[in-house]
Amino acid sequence: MGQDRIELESSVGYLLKEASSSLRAAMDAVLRPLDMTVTHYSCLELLAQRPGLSNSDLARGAFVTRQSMNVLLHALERDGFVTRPAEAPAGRTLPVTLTPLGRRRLEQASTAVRSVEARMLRGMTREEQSHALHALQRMVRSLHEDDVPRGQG
Amino acid sequence: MGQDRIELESSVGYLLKEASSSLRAAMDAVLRPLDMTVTHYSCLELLAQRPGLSNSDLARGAFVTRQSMNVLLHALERDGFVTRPAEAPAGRTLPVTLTPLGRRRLEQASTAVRSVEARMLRGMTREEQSHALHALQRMVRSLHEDDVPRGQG
DNA sequence: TGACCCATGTCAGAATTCTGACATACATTC
DNA sequence: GAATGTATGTCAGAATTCTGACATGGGTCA
Repeated sequence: MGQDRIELESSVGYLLKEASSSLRAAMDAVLRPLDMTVTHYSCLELLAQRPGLSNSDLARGAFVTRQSMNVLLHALERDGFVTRPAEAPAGRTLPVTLTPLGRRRLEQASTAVRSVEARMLRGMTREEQSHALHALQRMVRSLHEDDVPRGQG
Repeated sequence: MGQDRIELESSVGYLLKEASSSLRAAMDAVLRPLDMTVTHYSCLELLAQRPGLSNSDLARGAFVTRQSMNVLLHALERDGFVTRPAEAPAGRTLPVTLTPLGRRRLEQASTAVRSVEARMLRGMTREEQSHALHALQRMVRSLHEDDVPRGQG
């Protein structure tokens, strides 16, 4: 019968979704004691690697809309983890930076997240991990080709 | 000590999230003309492969809560794509089945989704695809080991 | 039989995220 | 200089999803 039907268990798309979902659940589990979510962590991690990123930059990096990132940033700012200048140094972009408190917070979270990633990757050789990495990169690239940039319109 | 920070671009976790996000966006884009979402499609696809699945089964298969799946099922039922018996044949589980209309709907969606998956996989050899598939399966398994079953508690 | 545990369907409320819209700032073009 | 296009931050409302809670059905085990 449906020979051409996508077999869910052997569909890369389905597995991608399952793996991503499992990873998110595992990360949420280890982050919960720290009172953080994956998006919290992503934002902080992004800022540690590239200080001065804007709200829109962070949104793209965390795969949410800039409106969502904006409410997150306000919470992080209120809690003293990040800072934004009152006025834009140039244009409208407000560069966000980690505070020392935010950096300490990130260190805790980073340790927890690293343990999850290590757990996910255990049982795979260095070479297998590299292959998986490149396969994922290739999929992302293929998906973005001849693709309209997403956003608000 | 200078614990090597997770380099986002070379982190399997980050790539996983990015790939999953890109795939979802691409699927949403091709499904939008059909007035469907990824969750819609997932539900229908699941039912085509295993008729009679319960609400909870579908929720697990689509990676959402059973409450979310329940509202979706009501919409699909209202639109005539699926059917549920008024009373449970056994226990409390209500088996859901596709209607002929739902099956036709799925065919359209399935064609669109297949094109996206093909686009994602283009440029990868059969062997590379197989490697990626098994890598993903392994990650999911590792993540689920010594893990509490998720749910409502 | 009865106590217990687990899974299911469902209701209600909260939290999160998204869509739509607007004004502003800069670059490009005429 | 003026018009246009793109990108940003932000406000407001809607839609979606989740968390919490409850009663029911069925299995296990004493």
